Amino acid sequence: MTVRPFLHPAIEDITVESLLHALSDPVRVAIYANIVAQDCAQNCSTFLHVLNRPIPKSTLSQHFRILRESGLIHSERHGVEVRNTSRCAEVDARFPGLMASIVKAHMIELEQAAAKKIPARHSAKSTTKRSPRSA
Amino acid sequence: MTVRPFLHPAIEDITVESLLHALSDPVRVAIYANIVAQDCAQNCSTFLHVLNRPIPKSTLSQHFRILRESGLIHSERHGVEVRNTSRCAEVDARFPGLMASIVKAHMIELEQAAAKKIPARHSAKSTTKRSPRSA
DNA sequence: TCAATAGTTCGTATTTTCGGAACTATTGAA
DNA sequence: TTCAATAGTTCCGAAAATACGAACTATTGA
Repeated sequence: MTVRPFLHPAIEDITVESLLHALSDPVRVAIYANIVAQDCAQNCSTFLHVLNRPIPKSTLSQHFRILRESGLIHSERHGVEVRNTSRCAEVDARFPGLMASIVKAHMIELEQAAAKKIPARHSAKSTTKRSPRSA
Repeated sequence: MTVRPFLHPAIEDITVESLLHALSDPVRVAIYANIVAQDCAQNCSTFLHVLNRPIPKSTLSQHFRILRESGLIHSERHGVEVRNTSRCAEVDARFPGLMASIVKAHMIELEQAAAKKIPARHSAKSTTKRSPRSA
């Protein structure tokens, strides 16, 4: 079987739904954040180990397809490898501020998680409360 | 079987991942947008018909659970019905600007979709392009 | 020509989601 | 009080999406 060509949606076909779906998975968020942060293209195998665990090649390939087909990244074959760059300028032109606020929100969450691991000064106790009138 | 009480995450337990997952479904987005837009609580059965199609009660119940457990809405039993309000003030306190930018992006998308249905002035042809170096 | 590398595709197992049917809880009559 | 109506939940089987090992393809550099 031949390798199918990459499909990249045109800017005007990018949907909020698919962007949010693409970023609702922690592995994909980690990959996307890394691609955005680096200023040179990243190949897929850079991410065979992410979030402190190994990701199988086949799974990784699917994650890249989802990121690509949502419009978040652009993939290009260069010889034996695939180089990925973010399409954040395009996405930002279509949905101004969206990606920035999502990335910012992730950073807030990561900072909080880091703060919790350090001795815990005030220990903002993480409770799951119940609705007063339920039950 | 007794009805389980509603579970609402505490603010600090709300994660970006679950927020994005909750909003990566068009029915849930429609429900959430409506709840945010109204200034009084909405009961579930308001949404038995959404996006021009009927939603089965059992499915609707699951959608509400996902919105609730992601932290986007607060549900409270009032007699025979359940009243839902958005928790956007809380969510905005935790992740400033996030929800606003997502709602704004959805509005941009809806405007574009509406513009396409009107006779199509320039007919921004919606193409799915291929990567130049692939194939 | 061949081995190594990078990634894709296939097929199966697991997980998630959908939706009909049966159920629970509350209310407002009769 | 009983009873029907209403609002929603839960159960469970079907369908769809996801995960990942194994086999494959394509490119490159001995």
